[in-house]
Amino acid sequence: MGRKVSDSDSVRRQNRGLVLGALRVQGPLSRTALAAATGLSHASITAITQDLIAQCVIVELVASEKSDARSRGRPATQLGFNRAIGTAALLELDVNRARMSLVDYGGVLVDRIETPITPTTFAFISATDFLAEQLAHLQSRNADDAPPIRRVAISVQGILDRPGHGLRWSPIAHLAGQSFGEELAAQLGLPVTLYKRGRLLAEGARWLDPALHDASVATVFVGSTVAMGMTFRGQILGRGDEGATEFGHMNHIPNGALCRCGMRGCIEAYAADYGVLRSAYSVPETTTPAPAVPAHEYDGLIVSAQAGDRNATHAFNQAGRAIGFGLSRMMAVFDPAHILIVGPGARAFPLMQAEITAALSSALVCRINGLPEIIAHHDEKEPIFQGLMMKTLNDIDQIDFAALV
Amino acid sequence: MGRKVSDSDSVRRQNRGLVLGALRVQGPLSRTALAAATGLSHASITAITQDLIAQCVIVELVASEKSDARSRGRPATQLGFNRAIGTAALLELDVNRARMSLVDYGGVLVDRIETPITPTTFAFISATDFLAEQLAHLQSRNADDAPPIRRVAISVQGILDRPGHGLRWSPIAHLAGQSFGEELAAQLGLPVTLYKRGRLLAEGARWLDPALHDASVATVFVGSTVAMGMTFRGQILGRGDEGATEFGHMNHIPNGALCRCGMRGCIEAYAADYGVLRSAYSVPETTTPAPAVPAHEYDGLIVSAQAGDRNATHAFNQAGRAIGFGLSRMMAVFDPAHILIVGPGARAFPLMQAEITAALSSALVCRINGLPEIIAHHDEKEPIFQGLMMKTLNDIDQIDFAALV
DNA sequence: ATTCTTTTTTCGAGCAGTGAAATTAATGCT
DNA sequence: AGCATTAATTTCACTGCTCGAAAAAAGAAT
Repeated sequence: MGRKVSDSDSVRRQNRGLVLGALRVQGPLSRTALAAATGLSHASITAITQDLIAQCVIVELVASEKSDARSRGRPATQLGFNRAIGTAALLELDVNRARMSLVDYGGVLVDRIETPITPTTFAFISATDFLAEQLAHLQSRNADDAPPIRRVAISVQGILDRPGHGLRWSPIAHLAGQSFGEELAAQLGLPVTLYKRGRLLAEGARWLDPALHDASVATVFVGSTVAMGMTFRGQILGRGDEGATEFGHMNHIPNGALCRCGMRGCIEAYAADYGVLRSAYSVPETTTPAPAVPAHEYDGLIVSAQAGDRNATHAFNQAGRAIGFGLSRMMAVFDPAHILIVGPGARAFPLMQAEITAALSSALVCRINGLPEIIAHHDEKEPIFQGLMMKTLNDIDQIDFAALV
Repeated sequence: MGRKVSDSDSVRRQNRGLVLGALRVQGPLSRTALAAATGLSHASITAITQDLIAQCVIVELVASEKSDARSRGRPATQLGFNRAIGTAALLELDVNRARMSLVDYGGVLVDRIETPITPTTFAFISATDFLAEQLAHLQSRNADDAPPIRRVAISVQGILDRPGHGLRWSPIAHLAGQSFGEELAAQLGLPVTLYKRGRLLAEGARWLDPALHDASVATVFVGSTVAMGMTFRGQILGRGDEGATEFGHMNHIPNGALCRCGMRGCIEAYAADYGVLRSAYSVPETTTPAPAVPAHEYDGLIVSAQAGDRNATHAFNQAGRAIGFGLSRMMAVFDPAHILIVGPGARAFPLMQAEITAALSSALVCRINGLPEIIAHHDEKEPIFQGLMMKTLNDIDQIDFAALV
């Protein structure tokens, strides 16, 4: 559609969004600070915050007595999200576990359920039923003080269908083809959104470091899969299906190693845990990949390589080469200012760095603009959960509450 | 930067931009038609068009007597751009020629100069002087009725520097390193913008077909170089440097054929005219590429291949394979709804199609979502000039005139 | 000349944002 | 305690924008 008519309503929506966005990024702020953060006049901030408070979207926070080294003048009252106005249900669907979290509007974790997933889980129960059940359990457990769930967001792996109702393909067995997003939305009467895990990495990276918030960043996840999320000047690339990056399944070598996806020569087939394991133990490249690699086995390989084991070192070199050429090819299309490597494989980054650098050096863009800065980011902060949460809360801000009259 | 405060000024700017944009896309319209096209009320259209007419941005067109099969009711007065308010200078810098066109605000070509460029042209005269001279000539030739030049836009090949003042690298000899964009801007006191040629292809494609205007499209130029422009839901990717696509220099085969850029294994080294020629005549891949290939030689090769010549056929197969794998790799990062092939190589598309399809079939994205629709578009309509012009006029609309008070 | 019909303009209302002035709520000093 | 000082908010008067409804304009049809 593109551009739309602008009127006083859209002005208000924009500016309410600005206020909520500032609070989301910077935490509780006084009205004066909000004026500074948004660029709006004090008068407008007064009007907007009055509305938002009347609608119970935000609340005045009572000053914690000690916290402030009092200065002169009228003390500022901090404004923050009204945590009790609603919650979001966040579900992370992974190859071997499902984790559903309930967070309040302020971003505080309320409750969490974790369930293992096996290759047969979705053979016996539909994804819709499985998720609905989990959600019901979570709701009943927190029935006493119950702000309503406003949105459900699901992190998935694989390729989404165009409308984002389900997956066309997924490494999680029996999940593809089910329209569980749409079904769940209909069943719950709530908006349900599916996100590619790689996309959330990008969202998570944005919130991780303020310097990255408005930059162009490619975030590469290396672990049981290889995935990528990208932001372009602070905007996430890939709404719905278009722009969905399948970095892990970019072709590295025509007719190369067999990938879990069934194709041959994908980056993932060399750089995901199973790919590294396969090369390290000299298993033929055409052997069907293991369905899951225990964490300790991958870690052990890192240790061996660090200790100088030839086979392990070679395997990580191969992985680095695959990632490096993938990045070099990506950079011919999209040239981010920062590259982040996250996931279990981030620990193996030093083992892959030389090959990555070598591959990048063969790209014209790199020769001209210099090699990009690559940072391995150990994800103790759960970038996927972080991204899922921030994206969802931000959606509630901008879609549900910025527009409300 | 991101989001900005919205106030009544920005509302007017947005809506003025909407009006100008509708005129730019649909040609002259009546006020009623403008209201329908923009979604604004009649009252607002009256106010906005009154302003624009008072500022001489648009004018009421006198009805050509015969043109309208008169119906009842008050006859509509068409509004169109005031062609006399200004002109844009559009310069296409190519490997072997420079072409400077003067177009008026209505998009009508006023005058045009074409000058050959040789590998030594910019060894003897700075690009700034060369361009300033051309421009002065063009201006003096049209001195009599002279609407002022409002913007200068230059189509270049190569890699732009970050601020867009010049080129970091270019296939045009001696051009890289000169800040001719900035120098020219300072000298003329006008905004001068440099655009990558590939980017303009995307812009041109947008205006070529209304169906593509808001779609996600990748446009591939195949000829003396290989380049790509992309739009994402109607927005051009790659402002300034980031997102600048160097598709032609994406690595196809590590350590492969020598490319004009000096790297090895670029797609261009297989799919540009010189690459095809080299394979057809079995010249070693490490031979330095010819600086320019005469059009008839490339055309002759197409004819030979069509006639079944083995070497020529093989050369185009190689080219198709390079393009196909390039597209497959691109689609792992960015998955457009349409792929356009333009340029001299579009005629050779049938010769490359089988290999392109085969390569794409090895991409997971294609297996899941089906092969993308690839259309070879013979560029009789000059998409680059078209793109340069529309982009520049649209900039005048939105930047110079939408904001004006 | 009068009666449609369609296009434009005019008018009053409603809502946003802004700067300046007023108000509020503490602190500091006497 | 009383009053000046200071900083955060709110109030107020004003401007600009869009909108819907009604009025005006400009031909065509009768």
